[in-house]
Amino acid sequence: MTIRTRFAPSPTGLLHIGGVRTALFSWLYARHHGGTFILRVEDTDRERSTDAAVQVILEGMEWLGLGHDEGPFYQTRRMDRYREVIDQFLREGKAYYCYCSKDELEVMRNQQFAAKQKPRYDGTCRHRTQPVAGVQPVVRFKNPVDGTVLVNDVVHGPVTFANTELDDLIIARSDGTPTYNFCVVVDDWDMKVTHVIRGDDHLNNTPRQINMLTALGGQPPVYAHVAMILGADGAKLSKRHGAVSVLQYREEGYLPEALLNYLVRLGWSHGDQEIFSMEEMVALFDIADVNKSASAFDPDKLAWVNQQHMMKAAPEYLAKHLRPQLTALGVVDPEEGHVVAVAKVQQARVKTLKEMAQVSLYFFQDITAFDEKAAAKYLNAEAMPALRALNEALSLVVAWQAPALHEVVTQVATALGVGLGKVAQPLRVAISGGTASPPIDVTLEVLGKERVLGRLQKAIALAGG
RNA sequence: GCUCCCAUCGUCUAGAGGCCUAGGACGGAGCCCUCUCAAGGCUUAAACCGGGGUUCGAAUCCCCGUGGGAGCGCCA
Repeated sequence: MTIRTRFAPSPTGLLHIGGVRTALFSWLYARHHGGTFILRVEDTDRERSTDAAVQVILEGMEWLGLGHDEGPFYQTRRMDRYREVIDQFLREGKAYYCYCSKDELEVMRNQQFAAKQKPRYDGTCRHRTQPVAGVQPVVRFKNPVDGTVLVNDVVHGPVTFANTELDDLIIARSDGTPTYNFCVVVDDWDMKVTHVIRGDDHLNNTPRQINMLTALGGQPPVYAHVAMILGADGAKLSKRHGAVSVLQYREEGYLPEALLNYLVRLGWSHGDQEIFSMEEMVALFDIADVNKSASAFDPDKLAWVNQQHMMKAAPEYLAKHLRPQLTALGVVDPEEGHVVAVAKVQQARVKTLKEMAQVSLYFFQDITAFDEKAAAKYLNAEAMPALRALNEALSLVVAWQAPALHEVVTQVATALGVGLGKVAQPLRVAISGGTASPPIDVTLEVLGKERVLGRLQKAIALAGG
């Protein structure tokens, strides 16, 4: 049997990291087994679904590299099929029209709640034979009244529900449109989904879905209900801590595989390993190893994981992702080789690509202002001899390479009888505008002779020379 | 309220009865390295929710609490 999994987000809100992790688990499981991964957009709620949300799903999945083999399917384009099954249920006596008004249902619910009972539809219309004039009925599924439903869940183990806890749920609204719990069942059955991996907020819906599936003549798939992701404060994920569009992470400079690596470790582990390539994730992941409890989103760890991936990445690859970050900061059309060189010298010094762009600006554009404290401390009378000597010595360098440049700087320090720091630090401020940069020799090399000398002279002028 | 789910350092987790004086990682503290910033190395503080069982032995199994979460919609 080939494994078929699906990711079925609803475009009523933006795709966030909780959804992404579910998608990742489904995708990994399918890939691990050489199966099929299906993307399906659950847009039956016309009122609340938005094109923008659909766009985020498509673009997000694309950015993350979680490619689907089938789809994307849209439930709104499958209405005829749902209608067909509803009619079939009606014909076979597995569903019935219900004429109860929303007000009546509301009263019923309130009474049951007041009586400390679970609110359930009481089945009033189950045996009704005549339509009620002037009422557009809904269609309800006839849920079994006794017995139990066993949900065999690979992460939770067996979970049993009593049918007496369930009621006859609405599968078609009075306007004829089908509802979620029903559509999922038809879709998963039609699409031959073998493993349903989804959030554990669906665990309670599962028994009624199994009942409908059984009525359809189907066999339940394997279920895997994964716990939700909490915010950093342990509270439910909200806009404040991470329920933002997944594309936000792209903007903030995270590598897709790093985000995925962080997310896969929420609920899953492989010994003490923290950093996984996509290939390793595919090779090692198993849904059965996912644990049951909810986990909190930790931005600090995400940042660390991102840095680990950046350190391992090829500079050329980093450059590709760095470019848009530079553009966002106003750098116009930088030369490719230069971007690669910058990515290479910065890749271990920052947590995100956005940060990389921010701290690398001096490689791409003129220094508009020196860091005030740095200039006061390093570009002063005391530094003048070093700056002058540097200007002179560097102007004579022909082979502008880090080793030679390192030689020059150390020689200047020796000649002046001071430590390397006394020379390198003023130079650093002069050419970068601040006190932090890659090692001085590589900074010099990447910057290029012309820019270095120009900046050095400006700094000497500023220092009052 | 009813039903279902969950429970190891602040956080992510290892742990499937003895290997646990509970391991790793992020974050924190300190030290080393060092031209700055990082990276890296070393050290350190920090947890089995509580109570009962079962067992020679329980973080691991069972029960009861407690705490958190979800569902109970003509939402998905």
